[in-house]
Amino acid sequence: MRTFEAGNTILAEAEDSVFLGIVMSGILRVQRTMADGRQQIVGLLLPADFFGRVFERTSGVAVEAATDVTLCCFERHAFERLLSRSPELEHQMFLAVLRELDAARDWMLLLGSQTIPERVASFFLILHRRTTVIEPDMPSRKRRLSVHVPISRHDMAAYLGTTVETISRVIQDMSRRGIIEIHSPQHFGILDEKRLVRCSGREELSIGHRCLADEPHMAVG
Amino acid sequence: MRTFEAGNTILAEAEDSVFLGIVMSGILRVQRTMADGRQQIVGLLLPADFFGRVFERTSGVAVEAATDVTLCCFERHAFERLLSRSPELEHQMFLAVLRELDAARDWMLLLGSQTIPERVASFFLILHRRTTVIEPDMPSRKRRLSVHVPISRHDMAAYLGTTVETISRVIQDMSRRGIIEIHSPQHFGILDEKRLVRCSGREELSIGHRCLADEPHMAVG
DNA sequence: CGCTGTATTGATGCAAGTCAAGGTAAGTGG
DNA sequence: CCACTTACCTTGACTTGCATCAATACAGCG
Repeated sequence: MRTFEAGNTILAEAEDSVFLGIVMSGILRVQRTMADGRQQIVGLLLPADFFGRVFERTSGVAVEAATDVTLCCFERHAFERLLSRSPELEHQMFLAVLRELDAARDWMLLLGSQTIPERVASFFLILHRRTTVIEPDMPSRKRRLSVHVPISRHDMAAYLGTTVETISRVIQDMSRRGIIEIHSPQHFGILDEKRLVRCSGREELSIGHRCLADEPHMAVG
Repeated sequence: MRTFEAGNTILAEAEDSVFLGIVMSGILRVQRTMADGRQQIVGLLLPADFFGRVFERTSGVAVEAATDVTLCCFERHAFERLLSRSPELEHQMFLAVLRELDAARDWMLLLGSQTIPERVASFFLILHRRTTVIEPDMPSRKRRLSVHVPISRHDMAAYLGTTVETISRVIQDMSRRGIIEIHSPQHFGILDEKRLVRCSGREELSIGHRCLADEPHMAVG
């Protein structure tokens, strides 16, 4: 069980990863960096999500703490031996990676074909969906209408493939149009869910059905 | 063993997939479509690649023939039973999906952080790398300098998250600048590989090391 | 031949990036 | 308690990369 402060690197891009594990609290970002410094976040890991690369010394992605985090860590080789001994466990890992692949492809659609406002709306809806599953102890009225964005504008931009300025403008605009309300930079209320869905460019189906929001994720970082 | 003509749908987005298999010849595109018709290709499958979704009735992606194709098909449930009986085979599938996840994330970086000219250059380099592995019978001099783009401009645009017009302009421009030469709309020569790599915005490392080009892929479509 | 689908080229407009300047809030030290 | 810093977010003015719209070129083919 280890803790990291926001901003710390858990696994570097080229580094040999010696451990892997599960997020207990906080948020991890899985990201790739280009030679000139441009960064793209390719996954966010919430509590209960798995991080780390099995069966490979290194993956091309870095895993960093987006907030203060506590992780439950295992030694990689020991975990791999466990997997070899337990086909059932490996099967479950397999299914998780398949889901993660779906999520990655969903995100490719977002990055390749959606406008920035659509991406922001999608992000809100996905976050809303995931976090309401994770925190089921809130009063249901409140829960249905509020979104907590657990990361900075900078990370949001790196995740959505845009810039902080554009993110800011889009959010303010959605608020001005009465689609959402801004309680604080990280807390929002959804005033018009129907319209938010329409803004996202997605159908009820692909948001509600199978997407990033559905299950705990594998990082395989 | 089945054949499909270019443009035919092998597996639709919402359809129950009853079979899966391996590409023998031709190219498959794995794609997602939005409500308003925008499409994003999330993967290309070359000969020897695997397509189809295991352990899931349907995935959110469609698999279509980008060219005339011949496929070696298996009945899905039979294949899944085979996997359950053979942990070793399932392990290999697992590794393949992990590689595919890496490739998807690589593509997320491309779609989220690279300019269109960079994407085109990256695509050329990746294609060059993959196809020279697949066709090792060419004279090595010729092989090192030529690229065959096996898909239409339309598919290229859908893969790179842009439009046919922009693709066309970028290619003509690279040719005018002496980086590549155009033999036919689908055949190109690489005149200045160093410069092409620089255009791609990637380092030698991430193109040569681990990326889309490395291994046969899983479609899991 | 004209027809059809695919690729190129040109002109124009807009979405979003860039650059630069505030604004706000939390933390620090005198 | 108040200046000062630092980090983050917002806002404005300007620029530009790329999409869009529209036209032309270039096959292959009935």
